[in-house]
Amino acid sequence: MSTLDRAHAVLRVTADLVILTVRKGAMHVLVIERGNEPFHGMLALPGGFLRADETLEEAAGRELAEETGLDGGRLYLEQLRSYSDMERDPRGRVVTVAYLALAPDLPIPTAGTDARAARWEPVEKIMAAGLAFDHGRILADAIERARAKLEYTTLATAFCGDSFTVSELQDVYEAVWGVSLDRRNFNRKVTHAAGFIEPTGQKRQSAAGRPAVLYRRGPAATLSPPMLRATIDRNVD
Amino acid sequence: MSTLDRAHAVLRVTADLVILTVRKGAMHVLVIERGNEPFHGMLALPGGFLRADETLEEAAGRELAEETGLDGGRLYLEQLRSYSDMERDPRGRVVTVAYLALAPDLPIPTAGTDARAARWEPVEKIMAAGLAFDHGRILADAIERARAKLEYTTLATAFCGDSFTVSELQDVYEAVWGVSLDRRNFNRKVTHAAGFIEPTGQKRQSAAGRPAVLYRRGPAATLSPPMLRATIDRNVD
DNA sequence: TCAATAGTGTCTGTGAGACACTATATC
DNA sequence: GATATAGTGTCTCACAGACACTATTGA
Repeated sequence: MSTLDRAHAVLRVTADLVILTVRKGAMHVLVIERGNEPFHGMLALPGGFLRADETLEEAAGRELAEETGLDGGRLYLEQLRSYSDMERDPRGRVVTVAYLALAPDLPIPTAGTDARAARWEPVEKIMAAGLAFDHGRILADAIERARAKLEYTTLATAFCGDSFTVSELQDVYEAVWGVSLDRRNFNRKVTHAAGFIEPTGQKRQSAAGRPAVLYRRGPAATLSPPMLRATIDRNVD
Repeated sequence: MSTLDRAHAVLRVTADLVILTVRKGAMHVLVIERGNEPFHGMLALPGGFLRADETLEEAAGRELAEETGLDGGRLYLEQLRSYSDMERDPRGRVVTVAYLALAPDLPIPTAGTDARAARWEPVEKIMAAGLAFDHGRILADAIERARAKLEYTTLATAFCGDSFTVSELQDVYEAVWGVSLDRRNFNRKVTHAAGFIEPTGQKRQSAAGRPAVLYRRGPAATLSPPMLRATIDRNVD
Protein backbone atom coordinates (compact mmCIF):
# COMPACT_ATOMS: atom_id res chain seq x y z
CA MET A 1 0.00 0.00 0.00
CA SER A 2 2.92 2.30 0.70
CA THR A 3 4.79 0.99 -2.33
CA LEU A 4 3.34 4.01 -4.10
CA ASP A 5 6.07 5.36 -6.34
CA ARG A 6 5.81 9.12 -6.57
CA ALA A 7 5.87 8.94 -10.38
CA HIS A 8 2.54 7.12 -10.36
CA ALA A 9 -0.40 9.29 -11.19
CA VAL A 10 -3.09 9.23 -8.52
CA LEU A 11 -6.27 10.34 -10.12
CA ARG A 12 -10.00 10.14 -10.44
CA VAL A 13 -11.92 8.12 -12.99
CA THR A 14 -15.29 8.90 -14.54
CA ALA A 15 -17.74 6.69 -16.35
CA ASP A 16 -19.39 8.67 -19.12
CA LEU A 17 -22.30 7.50 -21.19
CA VAL A 18 -23.24 7.79 -24.81
CA ILE A 19 -26.89 6.82 -24.84
CA LEU A 20 -28.22 6.51 -28.35
CA THR A 21 -31.73 6.06 -29.63
CA VAL A 22 -33.58 6.36 -32.90
CA ARG A 23 -36.55 8.69 -33.13
CA LYS A 24 -38.26 10.24 -36.11
CA GLY A 25 -35.84 8.61 -38.49
CA ALA A 26 -32.74 10.11 -36.93
CA MET A 27 -30.20 8.96 -34.38
CA HIS A 28 -30.39 10.93 -31.13
CA VAL A 29 -28.07 11.14 -28.16
CA LEU A 30 -28.92 11.93 -24.56
CA VAL A 31 -27.14 15.12 -23.45
CA ILE A 32 -27.24 17.17 -20.30
CA GLU A 33 -26.83 20.87 -19.85
CA ARG A 34 -24.01 21.50 -17.43
CA GLY A 35 -24.97 23.39 -14.29
CA ASN A 36 -21.44 23.82 -12.93
CA GLU A 37 -18.06 24.98 -14.05
CA PRO A 38 -16.21 24.08 -16.11
CA PHE A 39 -18.21 24.40 -19.32
CA HIS A 40 -21.19 25.83 -17.41
CA GLY A 41 -24.26 25.93 -19.63
CA MET A 42 -22.71 23.78 -22.34
CA LEU A 43 -24.00 20.40 -23.40
CA ALA A 44 -22.14 17.31 -22.29
CA LEU A 45 -22.52 13.57 -22.03
CA PRO A 46 -23.98 12.25 -18.79
CA GLY A 47 -21.48 10.66 -16.47
CA GLY A 48 -19.87 10.90 -13.11
CA PHE A 49 -16.96 9.96 -10.95
CA LEU A 50 -16.26 6.39 -10.02
CA ARG A 51 -16.97 5.81 -6.35
CA ALA A 52 -14.76 3.85 -4.03
CA ASP A 53 -17.23 1.01 -3.62
CA GLU A 54 -18.28 0.32 -7.20
CA THR A 55 -16.92 -0.98 -10.46
CA LEU A 56 -17.00 0.99 -13.69
CA GLU A 57 -19.91 -1.10 -14.90
CA GLU A 58 -21.83 -0.31 -11.73
CA ALA A 59 -21.02 3.37 -12.05
CA ALA A 60 -22.18 3.37 -15.66
CA GLY A 61 -25.38 1.56 -14.73
CA ARG A 62 -25.99 3.97 -11.88
CA GLU A 63 -25.55 7.01 -14.11
CA LEU A 64 -27.79 5.43 -16.70
CA ALA A 65 -30.56 4.95 -14.17
CA GLU A 66 -30.12 8.46 -12.79
CA GLU A 67 -30.17 10.15 -16.18
CA THR A 68 -32.85 8.17 -17.93
CA GLY A 69 -34.96 6.89 -15.09
CA LEU A 70 -34.68 3.42 -16.57
CA ASP A 71 -33.08 0.58 -14.78
CA GLY A 72 -29.85 -0.02 -16.64
CA GLY A 73 -30.43 -3.75 -16.63
CA ARG A 74 -32.97 -3.39 -19.40
CA LEU A 75 -30.74 -1.44 -21.75
CA TYR A 76 -27.85 -2.68 -23.77
CA LEU A 77 -24.64 -1.32 -22.28
CA GLU A 78 -21.10 -1.96 -23.40
CA GLN A 79 -17.76 -0.42 -22.69
CA LEU A 80 -16.54 1.85 -25.45
CA ARG A 81 -12.98 2.85 -24.53
CA SER A 82 -10.88 4.98 -22.20
CA TYR A 83 -9.72 8.54 -22.67
CA SER A 84 -6.68 9.85 -20.88
CA ASP A 85 -5.37 12.95 -22.62
CA MET A 86 -3.68 15.27 -20.15
CA GLU A 87 -5.72 18.35 -20.99
CA ARG A 88 -9.15 16.83 -21.35
CA ASP A 89 -10.50 18.09 -18.02
CA PRO A 90 -9.56 21.56 -16.68
CA ARG A 91 -10.16 20.34 -13.12
CA GLY A 92 -7.12 18.10 -13.25
CA ARG A 93 -6.12 14.65 -14.26
CA VAL A 94 -9.20 12.61 -15.04
CA VAL A 95 -9.34 9.36 -16.93
CA THR A 96 -12.72 8.61 -18.44
CA VAL A 97 -14.09 5.23 -19.40
CA ALA A 98 -16.89 5.75 -21.87
CA TYR A 99 -19.85 3.42 -22.22
CA LEU A 100 -22.22 2.99 -25.11
CA ALA A 101 -25.88 2.39 -24.37
CA LEU A 102 -28.57 1.67 -26.94
CA ALA A 103 -32.13 2.49 -26.01
CA PRO A 104 -35.52 2.26 -27.64
CA ASP A 105 -37.31 5.55 -28.22
CA LEU A 106 -38.11 6.31 -24.61
CA PRO A 107 -41.22 8.40 -23.79
CA ILE A 108 -39.02 11.17 -22.43
CA PRO A 109 -35.91 11.01 -20.32
CA THR A 110 -36.86 12.07 -16.84
CA ALA A 111 -34.75 14.89 -15.58
CA GLY A 112 -32.98 12.49 -13.29
CA THR A 113 -32.44 12.44 -9.59
CA ASP A 114 -29.81 15.13 -9.73
CA ALA A 115 -32.22 17.37 -11.60
CA ARG A 116 -29.93 18.08 -14.46
CA ALA A 117 -31.66 18.97 -17.70
CA ALA A 118 -31.34 15.82 -19.76
CA ARG A 119 -32.77 15.63 -23.25
CA TRP A 120 -32.51 13.89 -26.59
CA GLU A 121 -30.76 15.78 -29.35
CA PRO A 122 -30.08 14.65 -32.93
CA VAL A 123 -26.49 13.47 -33.19
CA GLU A 124 -26.03 15.41 -36.39
CA LYS A 125 -26.86 18.64 -34.63
CA ILE A 126 -24.67 17.80 -31.64
CA MET A 127 -21.73 16.79 -33.77
CA ALA A 128 -21.95 20.12 -35.55
CA ALA A 129 -22.42 22.21 -32.39
CA GLY A 130 -19.86 20.41 -30.24
CA LEU A 131 -19.85 19.26 -26.65
CA ALA A 132 -17.98 20.08 -23.45
CA PHE A 133 -14.63 18.43 -22.66
CA ASP A 134 -13.62 15.93 -25.35
CA HIS A 135 -17.14 14.56 -25.45
CA GLY A 136 -17.47 15.31 -29.13
CA ARG A 137 -14.75 12.85 -29.86
CA ILE A 138 -16.29 10.28 -27.54
CA LEU A 139 -19.62 10.67 -29.28
CA ALA A 140 -17.96 10.20 -32.66
CA ASP A 141 -16.28 7.01 -31.46
CA ALA A 142 -19.57 5.74 -30.08
CA ILE A 143 -21.41 6.40 -33.32
CA GLU A 144 -18.80 4.58 -35.31
CA ARG A 145 -18.97 1.66 -32.91
CA ALA A 146 -22.75 1.51 -33.17
CA ARG A 147 -22.60 1.64 -36.96
CA ALA A 148 -20.09 -1.17 -37.08
CA LYS A 149 -21.97 -3.33 -34.61
CA LEU A 150 -25.16 -3.14 -36.63
CA GLU A 151 -23.31 -4.87 -39.41
CA TYR A 152 -22.24 -8.04 -37.71
CA THR A 153 -24.44 -8.28 -34.60
CA THR A 154 -28.16 -8.32 -33.89
CA LEU A 155 -27.87 -5.16 -31.79
CA ALA A 156 -30.23 -3.15 -33.95
CA THR A 157 -33.05 -4.70 -31.95
CA ALA A 158 -31.72 -2.89 -28.86
CA PHE A 159 -33.10 0.29 -30.44
CA CYS A 160 -36.55 -1.28 -30.66
CA GLY A 161 -39.10 -2.08 -28.02
CA ASP A 162 -39.87 -5.59 -26.86
CA SER A 163 -41.87 -6.19 -29.99
CA PHE A 164 -41.40 -4.41 -33.28
CA THR A 165 -42.13 -4.64 -36.98
CA VAL A 166 -39.66 -5.25 -39.76
CA SER A 167 -40.25 -1.68 -40.91
CA GLU A 168 -39.25 -0.33 -37.53
CA LEU A 169 -36.10 -2.42 -37.58
CA GLN A 170 -35.31 -1.12 -41.03
CA ASP A 171 -35.83 2.44 -39.82
CA VAL A 172 -33.15 1.77 -37.21
CA TYR A 173 -30.63 0.65 -39.82
CA GLU A 174 -31.45 3.55 -42.09
CA ALA A 175 -31.19 6.12 -39.31
CA VAL A 176 -27.94 4.78 -37.85
CA TRP A 177 -26.24 4.29 -41.18
CA GLY A 178 -27.80 7.26 -42.91
CA VAL A 179 -28.69 5.23 -45.97
CA SER A 180 -31.86 3.84 -47.48
CA LEU A 181 -32.28 0.11 -47.94
CA ASP A 182 -34.44 -1.95 -50.22
CA ARG A 183 -37.49 -3.09 -48.25
CA ARG A 184 -37.74 -6.46 -49.97
CA ASN A 185 -34.10 -7.44 -49.57
CA PHE A 186 -34.09 -6.20 -46.00
CA ASN A 187 -37.12 -8.27 -45.11
CA ARG A 188 -35.59 -11.38 -46.64
CA LYS A 189 -32.31 -10.82 -44.82
CA VAL A 190 -33.69 -10.32 -41.32
CA THR A 191 -36.33 -13.03 -41.51
CA HIS A 192 -33.89 -15.62 -42.91
CA ALA A 193 -30.97 -14.87 -40.55
CA ALA A 194 -31.04 -17.59 -37.91
CA GLY A 195 -32.04 -16.32 -34.49
CA PHE A 196 -32.19 -12.64 -35.39
CA ILE A 197 -35.92 -12.04 -34.93
CA GLU A 198 -38.88 -14.27 -34.12
CA PRO A 199 -42.56 -13.67 -34.93
CA THR A 200 -44.68 -13.12 -31.85
CA GLY A 201 -47.84 -14.22 -33.64
CA GLN A 202 -49.38 -10.78 -33.14
CA LYS A 203 -49.85 -7.90 -35.52
CA ARG A 204 -49.85 -4.17 -35.13
CA GLN A 205 -52.12 -1.77 -36.95
CA SER A 206 -50.53 1.52 -37.90
CA ALA A 207 -52.49 4.59 -38.99
CA ALA A 208 -53.27 3.16 -42.39
CA GLY A 209 -52.42 0.13 -44.46
CA ARG A 210 -52.03 -3.54 -43.85
CA PRO A 211 -51.18 -4.53 -40.28
CA ALA A 212 -47.57 -5.58 -39.76
CA VAL A 213 -46.45 -8.79 -38.11
CA LEU A 214 -44.74 -8.18 -34.77
CA TYR A 215 -41.38 -9.74 -33.95
CA ARG A 216 -39.26 -10.07 -30.87
CA ARG A 217 -35.49 -10.43 -30.47
CA GLY A 218 -34.12 -13.85 -31.27
CA PRO A 219 -31.36 -15.69 -29.39
CA ALA A 220 -28.54 -14.93 -31.85
CA ALA A 221 -26.00 -12.27 -30.90
CA THR A 222 -24.07 -12.17 -34.15
CA LEU A 223 -25.10 -11.99 -37.77
CA SER A 224 -23.28 -14.20 -40.21
CA PRO A 225 -23.12 -13.36 -42.94
CA PRO A 226 -23.25 -9.74 -41.78
CA MET A 227 -25.64 -7.07 -42.89
CA LEU A 228 -23.78 -5.02 -45.46
CA ARG A 229 -23.60 -1.34 -44.67
CA ALA A 230 -23.10 -0.03 -48.15
CA THR A 231 -22.18 -1.01 -51.63
CA ILE A 232 -18.84 -2.66 -51.27
CA ASP A 233 -15.85 -0.95 -52.80
CA ARG A 234 -15.28 -3.19 -55.72
CA ASN A 235 -11.82 -4.13 -56.88
CA VAL A 236 -11.03 -2.71 -60.27
CA ASP A 237 -8.19 -4.65 -61.82
CA MET B 1 -9.45 21.04 -7.56
CA SER B 2 -10.86 20.89 -4.06
CA THR B 3 -14.28 19.95 -5.34
CA LEU B 4 -13.25 16.39 -4.54
CA ASP B 5 -16.25 14.64 -3.09
CA ARG B 6 -15.16 12.07 -0.54
CA ALA B 7 -17.24 9.39 -2.25
CA HIS B 8 -15.03 9.63 -5.31
CA ALA B 9 -12.46 6.90 -5.60
CA VAL B 10 -8.93 8.21 -5.89
CA LEU B 11 -6.86 5.50 -7.38
CA ARG B 12 -4.05 4.38 -9.59
CA VAL B 13 -4.35 3.19 -13.17
CA THR B 14 -2.20 0.67 -14.97
CA ALA B 15 -1.71 0.00 -18.64
CA ASP B 16 -1.28 -3.72 -19.19
CA LEU B 17 -0.28 -5.33 -22.44
CA VAL B 18 -1.32 -8.46 -24.24
CA ILE B 19 1.40 -8.87 -26.85
CA LEU B 20 0.58 -11.67 -29.26
CA THR B 21 2.66 -13.30 -31.93
CA VAL B 22 2.58 -16.43 -34.03
CA ARG B 23 5.48 -18.83 -33.91
CA LYS B 24 5.77 -22.46 -34.89
CA GLY B 25 2.14 -22.60 -35.88
CA ALA B 26 0.79 -21.49 -32.50
CA MET B 27 -0.25 -18.19 -30.99
CA HIS B 28 2.10 -17.01 -28.25
CA VAL B 29 1.80 -14.29 -25.65
CA LEU B 30 4.55 -12.32 -23.96
CA VAL B 31 4.53 -12.97 -20.21
CA ILE B 32 6.79 -11.90 -17.39
CA GLU B 33 7.68 -13.72 -14.23
CA ARG B 34 6.80 -11.53 -11.30
CA GLY B 35 9.74 -10.60 -9.03
CA ASN B 36 7.65 -8.94 -6.33
CA GLU B 37 4.64 -9.56 -4.21
CA PRO B 38 1.82 -10.03 -4.78
CA PHE B 39 1.88 -13.15 -6.97
CA HIS B 40 5.67 -13.41 -6.60
CA GLY B 41 7.03 -15.97 -9.04
CA MET B 42 3.81 -16.23 -11.02
CA LEU B 43 3.42 -15.31 -14.63
CA ALA B 44 1.65 -12.08 -15.51
CA LEU B 45 1.08 -9.73 -18.39
CA PRO B 46 3.58 -6.89 -18.74
CA GLY B 47 2.32 -3.53 -17.65
CA GLY B 48 2.81 -0.72 -15.24
CA PHE B 49 1.30 2.24 -13.51
CA LEU B 50 0.25 5.29 -15.42
CA ARG B 51 2.57 8.19 -14.66
CA ALA B 52 1.41 11.71 -13.99
CA ASP B 53 2.88 13.07 -17.21
CA GLU B 54 1.71 10.56 -19.79
CA THR B 55 -1.43 9.28 -21.44
CA LEU B 56 -2.50 5.67 -21.37
CA GLU B 57 -1.33 5.25 -24.94
CA GLU B 58 2.09 6.61 -24.00
CA ALA B 59 2.26 4.34 -20.97
CA ALA B 60 1.36 1.34 -23.11
CA GLY B 61 3.95 2.27 -25.71
CA ARG B 62 6.55 2.75 -23.00
CA GLU B 63 5.86 -0.64 -21.47
CA LEU B 64 5.92 -2.21 -24.89
CA ALA B 65 9.35 -0.77 -25.60
CA GLU B 66 10.65 -1.77 -22.19
CA GLU B 67 9.40 -5.34 -22.38
CA THR B 68 10.16 -6.17 -25.98
CA GLY B 69 13.03 -3.86 -26.82
CA LEU B 70 11.10 -2.79 -29.88
CA ASP B 71 9.94 0.73 -30.43
CA GLY B 72 6.21 0.58 -29.99
CA GLY B 73 5.66 2.71 -33.05
CA ARG B 74 6.40 -0.25 -35.28
CA LEU B 75 3.88 -2.58 -33.67
CA TYR B 76 0.14 -2.56 -33.96
CA LEU B 77 -1.31 -1.41 -30.68
CA GLU B 78 -4.96 -0.89 -29.80
CA GLN B 79 -6.90 -0.39 -26.64
CA LEU B 80 -8.71 -3.50 -25.51
CA ARG B 81 -10.85 -2.45 -22.54
CA SER B 82 -10.78 -1.44 -18.88
CA TYR B 83 -11.02 -3.68 -15.83
CA SER B 84 -12.20 -2.31 -12.53
CA ASP B 85 -13.34 -5.17 -10.27
CA MET B 86 -12.83 -4.29 -6.64
CA GLU B 87 -10.76 -7.35 -5.75
CA ARG B 88 -8.58 -7.59 -8.79
CA ASP B 89 -5.41 -6.27 -7.14
CA PRO B 90 -4.56 -7.13 -3.52
CA ARG B 91 -2.58 -3.89 -3.20
CA GLY B 92 -5.72 -1.81 -3.35
CA ARG B 93 -7.97 -0.18 -5.85
CA VAL B 94 -6.41 -0.34 -9.29
CA VAL B 95 -8.15 0.20 -12.58
CA THR B 96 -6.37 -1.37 -15.52
CA VAL B 97 -6.67 -0.39 -19.14
CA ALA B 98 -5.52 -3.32 -21.25
CA TYR B 99 -3.91 -2.95 -24.66
CA LEU B 100 -3.59 -5.48 -27.40
CA ALA B 101 -0.38 -5.56 -29.43
CA LEU B 102 0.28 -7.77 -32.44
CA ALA B 103 3.88 -8.52 -33.26
CA PRO B 104 5.74 -10.54 -35.87
CA ASP B 105 7.79 -13.45 -34.58
CA LEU B 106 10.52 -11.45 -32.91
CA PRO B 107 14.03 -12.94 -32.63
CA ILE B 108 13.71 -13.07 -28.85
CA PRO B 109 12.21 -10.56 -26.49
CA THR B 110 15.07 -8.89 -24.67
CA ALA B 111 14.72 -9.07 -20.95
CA GLY B 112 13.84 -5.41 -20.91
CA THR B 113 15.32 -2.49 -19.08
CA ASP B 114 13.80 -3.51 -15.78
CA ALA B 115 15.41 -6.94 -16.14
CA ARG B 116 12.23 -8.86 -15.62
CA ALA B 117 12.19 -12.28 -17.21
CA ALA B 118 10.03 -11.79 -20.27
CA ARG B 119 9.34 -14.66 -22.62
CA TRP B 120 6.94 -16.01 -25.19
CA GLU B 121 4.62 -18.76 -24.08
CA PRO B 122 1.91 -20.55 -26.08
CA VAL B 123 -1.46 -19.05 -25.24
CA GLU B 124 -2.96 -22.50 -24.90
CA LYS B 125 -0.51 -23.37 -22.16
CA ILE B 126 -0.98 -20.05 -20.39
CA MET B 127 -4.75 -20.22 -20.55
CA ALA B 128 -4.59 -23.64 -18.92
CA ALA B 129 -2.04 -22.68 -16.29
CA GLY B 130 -3.49 -19.28 -15.40
CA LEU B 131 -1.94 -15.90 -14.73
CA ALA B 132 -1.60 -13.52 -11.80
CA PHE B 133 -4.37 -11.02 -10.98
CA ASP B 134 -7.24 -11.24 -13.46
CA HIS B 135 -4.79 -11.41 -16.34
CA GLY B 136 -6.21 -14.71 -17.50
CA ARG B 137 -9.47 -13.01 -18.27
CA ILE B 138 -7.72 -10.12 -19.96
CA LEU B 139 -5.79 -12.56 -22.13
CA ALA B 140 -9.02 -14.35 -23.05
CA ASP B 141 -10.61 -11.07 -24.06
CA ALA B 142 -7.56 -10.15 -26.11
CA ILE B 143 -7.54 -13.46 -27.94
CA GLU B 144 -11.21 -13.13 -28.78
CA ARG B 145 -10.60 -9.59 -30.05
CA ALA B 146 -7.70 -10.74 -32.20
CA ARG B 147 -9.73 -13.60 -33.63
CA ALA B 148 -12.60 -11.31 -34.49
CA LYS B 149 -10.37 -8.65 -36.03
CA LEU B 150 -8.77 -11.14 -38.37
CA GLU B 151 -12.17 -11.67 -39.89
CA TYR B 152 -13.00 -8.19 -41.00
CA THR B 153 -9.70 -6.31 -41.00
CA THR B 154 -6.32 -6.78 -42.62
CA LEU B 155 -4.61 -7.04 -39.24
CA ALA B 156 -3.28 -10.53 -39.85
CA THR B 157 -0.37 -8.86 -41.61
CA ALA B 158 0.63 -7.29 -38.28
CA PHE B 159 1.79 -10.76 -37.27
CA CYS B 160 4.07 -10.92 -40.31
CA GLY B 161 7.29 -9.15 -41.11
CA ASP B 162 7.58 -6.36 -43.65
CA SER B 163 7.42 -8.90 -46.45
CA PHE B 164 5.83 -12.30 -46.27
CA THR B 165 4.46 -15.12 -48.36
CA VAL B 166 0.85 -16.16 -48.73
CA SER B 167 1.69 -19.34 -46.84
CA GLU B 168 3.00 -17.37 -43.89
CA LEU B 169 -0.16 -15.29 -43.85
CA GLN B 170 -2.24 -18.43 -43.93
CA ASP B 171 -0.23 -19.82 -41.02
CA VAL B 172 -1.25 -16.74 -39.05
CA TYR B 173 -4.93 -17.32 -39.68
CA GLU B 174 -4.67 -21.00 -38.89
CA ALA B 175 -2.75 -20.41 -35.67
CA VAL B 176 -5.00 -17.63 -34.39
CA TRP B 177 -8.24 -19.36 -35.29
CA GLY B 178 -7.06 -22.88 -34.59
CA VAL B 179 -8.44 -24.19 -37.86
CA SER B 180 -7.01 -25.31 -41.15
CA LEU B 181 -7.92 -23.53 -44.33
CA ASP B 182 -7.88 -24.58 -47.96
CA ARG B 183 -4.70 -23.24 -49.55
CA ARG B 184 -6.30 -22.54 -52.91
CA ASN B 185 -9.32 -20.67 -51.60
CA PHE B 186 -7.16 -18.74 -49.17
CA ASN B 187 -4.81 -17.65 -51.92
CA ARG B 188 -7.68 -16.50 -54.09
CA LYS B 189 -9.25 -14.57 -51.23
CA VAL B 190 -6.19 -12.64 -50.10
CA THR B 191 -4.87 -11.85 -53.57
CA HIS B 192 -8.26 -10.67 -54.83
CA ALA B 193 -9.23 -8.57 -51.80
CA ALA B 194 -8.54 -4.97 -52.75
CA GLY B 195 -5.63 -3.43 -50.86
CA PHE B 196 -4.97 -6.37 -48.57
CA ILE B 197 -1.54 -7.41 -49.84
CA GLU B 198 0.68 -6.26 -52.69
CA PRO B 199 3.42 -8.21 -54.45
CA THR B 200 6.88 -6.82 -53.85
CA GLY B 201 8.24 -8.35 -57.06
CA GLN B 202 10.67 -10.47 -55.08
CA LYS B 203 10.62 -14.14 -54.16
CA ARG B 204 11.81 -16.13 -51.21
CA GLN B 205 13.40 -19.56 -51.34
CA SER B 206 12.51 -21.86 -48.49
CA ALA B 207 14.38 -25.08 -47.69
CA ALA B 208 12.87 -26.93 -50.58
CA GLY B 209 10.29 -26.41 -53.27
CA ARG B 210 9.27 -23.60 -55.55
CA PRO B 211 10.16 -20.08 -54.33
CA ALA B 212 7.21 -18.09 -53.04
CA VAL B 213 6.27 -14.61 -54.16
CA LEU B 214 6.76 -12.02 -51.43
CA TYR B 215 4.04 -9.56 -50.51
CA ARG B 216 3.80 -6.48 -48.38
CA ARG B 217 0.83 -4.95 -46.52
CA GLY B 218 -1.60 -3.10 -48.75
CA PRO B 219 -3.38 0.17 -47.91
CA ALA B 220 -6.73 -1.36 -46.91
CA ALA B 221 -7.59 -1.56 -43.21
CA THR B 222 -10.81 -3.52 -43.52
CA LEU B 223 -11.79 -6.62 -45.44
CA SER B 224 -15.11 -6.62 -47.16
CA PRO B 225 -16.44 -9.13 -47.62
CA PRO B 226 -14.77 -10.48 -44.50
CA MET B 227 -12.67 -13.58 -44.19
CA LEU B 228 -14.96 -16.23 -42.79
CA ARG B 229 -13.74 -17.87 -39.63
CA ALA B 230 -15.66 -21.09 -39.84
CA THR B 231 -18.47 -22.83 -41.57
CA ILE B 232 -21.49 -20.67 -41.01
CA ASP B 233 -24.27 -22.04 -38.90
CA ARG B 234 -26.87 -22.69 -41.48
CA ASN B 235 -30.52 -21.95 -40.92
CA VAL B 236 -32.65 -25.06 -40.78
CA ASP B 237 -36.25 -24.17 -41.35
C1' DT C 1 -61.95 2.51 -54.96
C1' DC C 2 -58.23 4.89 -53.39
C1' DA C 3 -54.36 5.57 -50.50
C1' DA C 4 -51.12 3.58 -47.56
C1' DT C 5 -48.37 0.15 -45.75
C1' DA C 6 -47.02 -5.00 -45.62
C1' DG C 7 -45.45 -8.90 -47.73
C1' DT C 8 -43.56 -12.05 -51.49
C1' DG C 9 -40.94 -13.96 -56.01
C1' DT C 10 -37.42 -13.87 -59.75
C1' DC C 11 -33.21 -12.97 -62.07
C1' DT C 12 -28.37 -12.14 -61.99
C1' DG C 13 -23.74 -11.63 -60.41
C1' DT C 14 -20.22 -12.10 -56.73
C1' DG C 15 -17.83 -14.94 -54.12
C1' DA C 16 -16.96 -18.99 -50.80
C1' DG C 17 -16.24 -24.03 -50.41
C1' DA C 18 -14.85 -28.31 -52.37
C1' DC C 19 -11.57 -30.32 -55.15
C1' DA C 20 -6.95 -31.76 -58.67
C1' DC C 21 -3.56 -30.55 -61.50
C1' DT C 22 0.68 -27.93 -63.02
C1' DA C 23 5.11 -25.25 -61.90
C1' DT C 24 9.62 -24.62 -59.89
C1' DA C 25 12.83 -25.32 -56.73
C1' DT C 26 16.37 -28.69 -53.91
C1' DC C 27 18.44 -33.17 -53.21
C1' DG D 1 13.32 -38.18 -61.01
C1' DA D 2 11.85 -37.88 -56.27
C1' DT D 3 10.29 -34.74 -53.01
C1' DA D 4 8.57 -30.49 -51.35
C1' DT D 5 6.34 -26.27 -51.71
C1' DA D 6 3.88 -22.67 -54.75
C1' DG D 7 0.42 -21.44 -57.72
C1' DT D 8 -3.86 -21.88 -60.70
C1' DG D 9 -8.81 -23.45 -62.70
C1' DT D 10 -13.61 -25.34 -62.36
C1' DC D 11 -17.98 -26.48 -60.50
C1' DT D 12 -21.64 -25.56 -57.35
C1' DC D 13 -24.28 -23.30 -54.01
C1' DA D 14 -25.44 -19.33 -50.86
C1' DC D 15 -26.75 -14.98 -50.89
C1' DA D 16 -26.89 -9.77 -51.96
C1' DG D 17 -28.76 -6.39 -55.14
C1' DA D 18 -32.07 -4.92 -58.48
C1' DC D 19 -36.70 -4.91 -59.43
C1' DA D 20 -42.65 -5.40 -59.65
C1' DC D 21 -46.54 -7.34 -58.22
C1' DT D 22 -50.08 -8.89 -54.69
C1' DA D 23 -52.37 -8.45 -49.92
C1' DT D 24 -54.77 -6.12 -46.25
C1' DT D 25 -56.24 -2.48 -43.84
C1' DG D 26 -58.76 2.49 -43.08
C1' DA D 27 -60.75 6.55 -45.18
